[in-house]
This record gives sequence, structure tokens and C-alpha cells, in this order.
Amino acid sequence: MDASILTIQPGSPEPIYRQIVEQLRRLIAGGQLRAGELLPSVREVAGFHAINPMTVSRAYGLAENDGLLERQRGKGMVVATSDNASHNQGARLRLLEPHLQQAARHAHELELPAEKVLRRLQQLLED
Amino acid sequence: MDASILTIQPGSPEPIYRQIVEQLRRLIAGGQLRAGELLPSVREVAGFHAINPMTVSRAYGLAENDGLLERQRGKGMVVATSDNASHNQGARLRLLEPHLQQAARHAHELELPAEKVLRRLQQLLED
Amino acid sequence: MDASILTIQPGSPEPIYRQIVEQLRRLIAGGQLRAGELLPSVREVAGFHAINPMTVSRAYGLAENDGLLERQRGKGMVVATSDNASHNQGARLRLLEPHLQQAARHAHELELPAEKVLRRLQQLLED
Amino acid sequence: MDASILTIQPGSPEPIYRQIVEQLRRLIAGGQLRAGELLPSVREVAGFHAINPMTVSRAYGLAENDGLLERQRGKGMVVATSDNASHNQGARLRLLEPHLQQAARHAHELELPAEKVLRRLQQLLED
DNA sequence: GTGGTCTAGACCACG
DNA sequence: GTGGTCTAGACCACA
Repeated sequence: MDASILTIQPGSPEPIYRQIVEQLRRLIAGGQLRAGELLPSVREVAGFHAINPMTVSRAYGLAENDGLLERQRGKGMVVATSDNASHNQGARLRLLEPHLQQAARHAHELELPAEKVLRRLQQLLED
Repeated sequence: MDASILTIQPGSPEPIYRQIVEQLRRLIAGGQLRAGELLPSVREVAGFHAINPMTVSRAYGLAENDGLLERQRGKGMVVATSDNASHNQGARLRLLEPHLQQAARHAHELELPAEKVLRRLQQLLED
Repeated sequence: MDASILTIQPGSPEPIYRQIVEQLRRLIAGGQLRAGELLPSVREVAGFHAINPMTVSRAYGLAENDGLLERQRGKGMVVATSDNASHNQGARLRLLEPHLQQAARHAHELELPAEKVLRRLQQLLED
Repeated sequence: MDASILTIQPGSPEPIYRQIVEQLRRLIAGGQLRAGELLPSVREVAGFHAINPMTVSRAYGLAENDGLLERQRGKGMVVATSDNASHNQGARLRLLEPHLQQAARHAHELELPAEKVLRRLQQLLED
């Protein structure tokens, strides 16, 4: 597994370690990372994205705490065998829900017509 | 103007002062707060939402720095006379853009079909 | 609240940050730390026990993740309002269970008579 | 001697090699493994418990260093001829002491009555 | 090789 | 004042 599966935005207000955890959560739920799959090592990720290994290590540790990853001693971290429940579309949509709610609230405050907002999101989704 | 125009989410990772500033920016751009309109006092807002007055004061100060509000001696803060440019639909859509981009990226990581995402956002926008 | 509520054993194989988390869990379950109580600050604990502030911070963060503590912005960490379920004697005994099981297994491997083991534990409990 | 004398808990925070060494120490002190007795081979233990042979080998090496085992060329590892001192009850109780102390400390933090703790340990010892 | 822990110290965010 | 994040680097534990 390549360190390039992860995307890091260094300038974001969201801390790097949490970007990693949440991204892993989504990639696993979405099936792009499958149970048992070996993740890139802490050092690989840190080197590839030019961040501190401890930051990656912290993310991996939290993801393990959350049941997303499992430590395989001497080998590295692998994707945990998750309950199938977290893979169905409803569960995945629920992970997106807060963002959609926020977008809707903001659109309302901006008095933007629903049609415009939806069209723009559609464009972005088509990439 | 009533302190209830503002919605505060105390548990959010987004700091309270920024919730206020960004919400003011959107309400002004969207026309729900008009130039010259008097804002609720720091004490009113703080009391109503049970938050620290200093937090509200800081938000108002930053909003003033951003040219969103103006201090009127003896009266309080009023909505500044803004250039018309910030009211047009393109500008307003641009304020929403980052959230839409983030939602699109997450939807992609979750392997969610565009159609489902758009339908859910449409529901939320219809409230 | 004094930094002396926490006991740290620097030489233990159990990492310091986990010693803190688990100790907090027990002190809260046992009622020695009550809901809403303010914990000693990261810097206080670190200074008192001569350990690195980040180690304490890490423990506090994990305890927050576990729902043991809550961050009160600008004030510090307070004991979370826990469900009463975790305070009853059964739940508390369950937190001790793994240690008792391990002790029993070891006593068995050592072929020690139950009576001797129980008498020694009784002595230790009477302190 | 069968590989089933050893109990391994792969998920435990205690490293596997140390589980083995300490368990050997107790089984020998308790007399369940007697001087001269042949231990199961590294391969047998590793195969039976599905762990890495190197881990078993390391454990055997450390146990040899500690004077618990002796390497007999062409045969394998046998239980060393130990001084009688390590077999007396006081010495065996001393091996259990740290666990009992820890249990007592935790019980105290949990504000559990001594009587309940002792009764539970008694139950577990009766297995 | 893998991840884990801890330190020392800088800097930021928040109230 | 509070906690949070990140870095740089040392050292350990494990397979």
C-alpha cells in the first residue's frame, strides 16, 4: 500500500493527525481500504508528506483506539475486520451528514437558491 | 435586533468566536442583516447563549476589523455599509465553495453516488 | 484539586500516559473524583511529577476521548457527567476483574494455597 | 512435554516473549515443571499457538539466561536444576506479591470493600 | 524492519 | 491563565 492514498492539507485548521484518522474512516467505510490490508508505515507516510513521524503515529494510535486499525506486531498496521454495518450506504451517508447539514445551514444564511447550490455540488462531484 | 439571530454550537470544534464572525458574514452577505442595523449587545448575546462575554466581544472586534461591523459610540455595533459586490450571488456562492469542495471530497472517499448525496442535500435545503 | 491525587510509577512497564488514564477511570468510578470537578492543569501535574507536559496532555486527551473528562474551554479539564451505571459496585468490580483473574492464574501456576494468597491480599487491603 | 502447558494471550499488552518467560518461572517454582524435564520445541510451541518462532526462541534464550532452562545439545531445552530456595512457599508468594499490591491499590482507588474483593478472588482461586 | 514512549521546546488557539 | 499541535531527536520493545 502506497503512502499516496492519504491526502494531507498542511494549512487546514483541522489538525493533521485528525485529517488522517477521519480520512481512514471514510476510505475504510467506502471500501477503498479493505479489511486486513497493510497500511503504509509511519515512516513512509511521514516521509512522503514531509510531516513528523510522531504525528502519523498518533493518528494510527487513535485509529486503533477507534477500532479502525489493528496492530500486527512486527509488520505494521492493518485495516481491522469491521462490522459490515459500517459499510452500507446508509452508514456512509451518515458520515457525510454533518457536512451536508452545515452546507445547508450556510446556504440558508446566504439566502442562496437551492438550485444554484445543488448545481455547483454536482459539478464538484463529477470530478 | 434579537440575540436569537445567532446560532451557537458550543460543542463544535469550530471556535465560538469564529462561528459568530462567519455567521455574521453570511447573514450580512445574504441580506438578513442590513446596513445600519443595530446588533444585540455583547451582554445580550453572551447571556442568551450562555457563553463568555469576552468571546462575543472578540468576535465583534474581529468583525469590525473585517469591515463587517462598525462601532457607533454610545449605541453599539451596527452593520457596516458594505460594497454591493459582496452581495451578488457569485460572491455568496464563493463563501460556500470550500464547504462544498470538502463535502465532494468526502463523498468521493466514501464512494457515495452523486445522486444520493445531491438528493440528501436537496432535502436539507428545503427546510 | 491537587496534583497529588495522581500516583505515577516512572519505572513501570505500563506507560505513564496510560497509568494516568486508568487511574482517572478508577478514581472517577470510585467517586473520589466527582462529576464537574476541575482537574489539576497539565502543567501542574507535569511539574509535580517531573514528567513532560505532553505526556500529561496526551493522557487527558485520551481520557476525554473515553468520555471520562470534558474540556472546559479556558478553564481546564473537568470530570465528565458520567452515567450512573459506571458507579455501581458491580461495574467497579468489573474494572478490577482482569487483575484478579491474572492473580488467580498465577497463583495456580505457582501452586500456592488459596488461603495464603487471600491472607496476603487482605493484609494489603487493610492499608 | 506438550506445547499446551503454556497459555498465550496474543492480545495482551504484556509482550508474548515475557508471558512465556514469566509463566515458565512460575510453573518451575510451583513444581509443575521439574528439573530435567524436556520442554516442547520452539517449532512446536510456535505452531501450536500460532506465534512467531523467533518470539519463542527469544523467550527460551532469556529463560536460559535467567537460569530457568538449560540447553542440551541435540535434545533441546530442559528445565534447569534449580536451588531449592526458589521452591519454598515464601519465594513463590514473593513472585505473586507485585500483582497483589497492584490489585490492592486499584481496589482502593475504586473504593471497593475488602470483603467483596477477597470473596471474588476466592471464587477465582477455586477453579 | 515495525510501532511506542518520552523529552525539550516552540508556537498557536482560546477565554 | 488553559489545553493543543507539531517538530526534532533519542531510545526502547517487538518480530
